[in-house]
Amino acid sequence: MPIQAVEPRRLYRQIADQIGALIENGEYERGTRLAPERDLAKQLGVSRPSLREALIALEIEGLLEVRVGSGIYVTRPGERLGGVELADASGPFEVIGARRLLEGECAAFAAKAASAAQLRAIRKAHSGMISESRRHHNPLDADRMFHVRIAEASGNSALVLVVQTLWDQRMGPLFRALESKAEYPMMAADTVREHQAIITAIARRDPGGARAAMRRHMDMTKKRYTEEWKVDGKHG
Amino acid sequence: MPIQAVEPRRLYRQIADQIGALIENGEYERGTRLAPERDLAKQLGVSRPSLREALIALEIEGLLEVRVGSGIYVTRPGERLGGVELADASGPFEVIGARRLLEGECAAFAAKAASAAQLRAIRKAHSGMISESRRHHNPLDADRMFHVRIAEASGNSALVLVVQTLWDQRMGPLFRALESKAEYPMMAADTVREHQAIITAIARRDPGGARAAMRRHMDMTKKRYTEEWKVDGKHG
DNA sequence: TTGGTCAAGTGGTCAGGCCACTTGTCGGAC
DNA sequence: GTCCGACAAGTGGCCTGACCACTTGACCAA
Repeated sequence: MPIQAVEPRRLYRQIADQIGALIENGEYERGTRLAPERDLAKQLGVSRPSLREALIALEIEGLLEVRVGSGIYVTRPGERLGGVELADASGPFEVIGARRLLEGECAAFAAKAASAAQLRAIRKAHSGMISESRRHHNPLDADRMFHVRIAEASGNSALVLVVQTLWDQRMGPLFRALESKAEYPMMAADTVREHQAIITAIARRDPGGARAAMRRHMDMTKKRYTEEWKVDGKHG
Repeated sequence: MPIQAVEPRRLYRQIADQIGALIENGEYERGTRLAPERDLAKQLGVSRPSLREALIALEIEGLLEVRVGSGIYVTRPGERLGGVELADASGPFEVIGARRLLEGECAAFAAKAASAAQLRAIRKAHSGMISESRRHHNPLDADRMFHVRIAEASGNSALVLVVQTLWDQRMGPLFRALESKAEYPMMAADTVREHQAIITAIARRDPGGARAAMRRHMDMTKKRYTEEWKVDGKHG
């Protein structure tokens, strides 16, 4: 059994998960009013500040709505009932698969519609990534920006949102385990080359080429992950 | 100037927005440690509990990481620098456009890979929507579940995440204005018919047909929004 | 050099309190 | 009888002050 990092879950997280589970399991319907904060805190055996932190977490996650002077209301109903269970956190390969589909189209749209300023922004992000990796910094931030800029150039802000959401899945535990040992300088060189191909296709106003270049980039990323995975397996 | 609903922003939101803006604007680099909670609270002129609520909000939004006994660290860098500005909230038509692309592929994958249980879950969500609208309830929850179930059947949990994210954009202000006047019973009948076509194609194991049916559904939804928009314009 | 100890700094949590807002009720004015 | 304004109870918003647990780095001894 591999040794795992112990991570003491903070109280507000435990409370939020508990209440969240109740909602997701359909214990409360949409619009239901929960007990007052004071009572809820007493029932859970925690202080009101801790409960409030949990409520804020659930509010941001979109499950609850807090109305001053009135109460706490459920805004989103559960959806666990009758569903086939699925892992909560998306695995690296699933994310890559989704990005291949999505960002391929983003690149195609960008090739069709990018303004001169947007093209400049893409190029700037790209050169930022080059200089970061030359300085042996972690180029991940610049990498993220490159992809976001392309999504922006597609002209559809919903696509930008989705690209960000998927990228930020990298913060999950599986990704972290995978990327902690990555050899950035070497990987970055390949990544930069693939990015360059995408930019060229977009600048050439070649939607099909841009799509293909983006998909190739995702395929190569997947391959790099696979190799990392294997190496990791040997070591551990 | 139209009269707007005054909505007193809660303190933690104001604080979170302020700190969030600092990060987004690139004032802090990734990994920077912020001032201790006590000092930060004093600087902002608020109490520590309020500041803590803001920090939790920013933590959930992925901008910060709080390490016990150590401090508060920036995890995501800003990206406003050099970008071409874009509306924050995605408009209804942008969301529909993104969903057309994405969920079309989800439906195609589902037609290829759905298990018997997953197909059952899709059908159950669909019949749930029918009964809801018959009882003149708002069928939106059941509608959401239908689309989520199809994404689940695609076998890629990252796609599920994305479908949920896009759907939940409906909670934004523009959508709300659009949907508040919608005639549910009438719209629901069309929606149910289009959903039925999607289910049929998936059950037939016809990826192309499923994709086309889903895209048709999105096109029709867009059309319904357009009409709603016009009606709304006339009234207002 | 290595390892342990200790103290300062920092986040985690709690208790109790006061204020502002919402909501429903009740009584008076018409 | 109807309407409307005042009042009070309930509820969330926010604050103060305190104590505990953990991290971190410095210092000391083997």
